[in-house]
Amino acid sequence: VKAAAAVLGYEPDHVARALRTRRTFLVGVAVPDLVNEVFPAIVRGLENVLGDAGYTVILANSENDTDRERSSVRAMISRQVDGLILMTSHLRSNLVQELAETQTPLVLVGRNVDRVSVPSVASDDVNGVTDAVAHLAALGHTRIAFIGGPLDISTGRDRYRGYVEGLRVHGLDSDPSIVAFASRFDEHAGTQACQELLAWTRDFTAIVTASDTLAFGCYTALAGTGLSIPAEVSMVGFGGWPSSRRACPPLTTISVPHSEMGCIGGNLLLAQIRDEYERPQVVRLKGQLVVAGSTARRG
Amino acid sequence: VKAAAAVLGYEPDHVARALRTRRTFLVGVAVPDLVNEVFPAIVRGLENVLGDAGYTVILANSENDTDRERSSVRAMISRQVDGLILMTSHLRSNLVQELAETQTPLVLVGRNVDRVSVPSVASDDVNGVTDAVAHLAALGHTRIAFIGGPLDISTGRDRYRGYVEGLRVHGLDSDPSIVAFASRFDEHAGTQACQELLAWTRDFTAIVTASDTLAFGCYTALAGTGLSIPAEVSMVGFGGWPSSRRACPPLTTISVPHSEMGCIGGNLLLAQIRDEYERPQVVRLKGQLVVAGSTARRG
DNA sequence: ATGAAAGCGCTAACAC
DNA sequence: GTGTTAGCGCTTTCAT
Repeated sequence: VKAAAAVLGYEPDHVARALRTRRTFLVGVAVPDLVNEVFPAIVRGLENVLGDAGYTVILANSENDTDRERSSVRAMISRQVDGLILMTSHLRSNLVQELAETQTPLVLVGRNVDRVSVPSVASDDVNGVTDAVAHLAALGHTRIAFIGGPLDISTGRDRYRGYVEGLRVHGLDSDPSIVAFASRFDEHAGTQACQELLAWTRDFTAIVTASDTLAFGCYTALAGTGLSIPAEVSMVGFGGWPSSRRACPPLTTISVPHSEMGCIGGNLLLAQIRDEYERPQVVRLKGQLVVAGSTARRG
Repeated sequence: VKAAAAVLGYEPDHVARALRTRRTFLVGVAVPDLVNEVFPAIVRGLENVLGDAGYTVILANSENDTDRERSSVRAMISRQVDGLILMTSHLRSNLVQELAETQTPLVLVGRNVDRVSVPSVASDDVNGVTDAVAHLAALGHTRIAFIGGPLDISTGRDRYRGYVEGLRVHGLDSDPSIVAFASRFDEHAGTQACQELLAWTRDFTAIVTASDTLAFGCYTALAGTGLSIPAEVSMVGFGGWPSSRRACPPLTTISVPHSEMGCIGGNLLLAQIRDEYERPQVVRLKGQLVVAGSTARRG
């Protein structure tokens, strides 16, 4: 019998098996913006780990839209995914809360939420930005501006907290007139926020940003006013993607191990699926300061 | 009854439906290298179109490995996907040939194959590179080098053909000593190929490359020998991703509409699935020359 | 029209 | 051990 099966190239039907066993070996992955370099790097790590364990990844790109996020997740659940990875969550996400009440295995990657405790892996945002501020302080900067991301996302809030903490540690005044927030983590929003900042004051010698994309946006805004980097303004980003190295000037940044983040996220989900309970695990990955040409000693 | 269903938030089970109807509304997408900026942009377009039509995307990253490609596709087929999108195919891919013999709807995106006719959408590689050569010729360059990609992939072969054709059109000699090929479409391989080229000769004033990644690799190699861009060497890339604009100097390149490519690919697959036969459609998207700081008049 | 029944391909439970 | 059977939740067919 087996010989005949082998000859005919028989392969079991996943669909029928799934109907019977109630396990699809499908994992849903929701991403806010696939074109943002961060996410492909994470997805790659996830896909490796989950793929090796026999799981297949279903991908949904929410385009930073909460409604799309919700409908994608619904669709995934009606597809009976064995687990979910969310990289889209807002701090007060109702969706995450609802999912946590279900028994669906769930892991947050890259972002956390308030109120409800869910296994997650993300960068150590607070300390990363504190390190960025420390680097600038060591170079003699005292008027350090901040371009932040949305405060309703953990990466936005915690990186802002890191900035505030960094100022405090170095005894620098915190001045709301040199802080601006971008509405999204993309280049265009970064340019807008930086233009806003420049319209208020130019009384700063350095800018810390909540992401490399925002920093690139600042590059554009600064070029528009003729301010040169790093001679007049030093810049530090957050993320450390390949393109930050290629930028003009290369961007000093806090480098985050995105691929590792994906691997860990995948493993956390596998643990969840396999019912290895314990309390929900929360992993924070330390970023590393990579000094490049965008920061200089205060002139 | 309906009212009760609505109250209980009933949603039909995709798995059972799929078993009964033999349609999963799942589409498999195979990508060679998710971290290469090109592919996320295409996947985004695909996901939009297919998602709107009720299909869910299964993603597999082959990491440029033929065996992985094959096993991913097998896995997708045993998952009963309704169609496949391959961005991984080699010119003489046995896999594509086998799939074409099956009745599985199949569309190639970004790359074509020889021998077998399958619906596909890709950039117009030959004419794109011909345009790149024309731009350099118009700037007075006569010794134009070429850094190519793998010749067993359509994008590698056709962009090389475009180079040869461009030289011919402008009456320039083709000289094998100013042509080198990278083993993969990534930055590191580009650096290696360019170093090889530089070891042979420096008798050229411009380089055309088969992709932006390869061009960035050349940036590194040229910096290593102290040659400046564009004063001593002009550079043209192919692809036109966001990071080429940010590079140092910004890269003159042939910009390809990747998002549109994804949309068209998705629509081609939907047509296939819906059995709108006709002969296999092959779409070529014209690229557009975007002139930036990496090209200058011959010194 | 509305309702009952068969069956998609597999696995788990049970009988032998 | 090995063989048989029931049934996962849906759709489609057939009978009312």
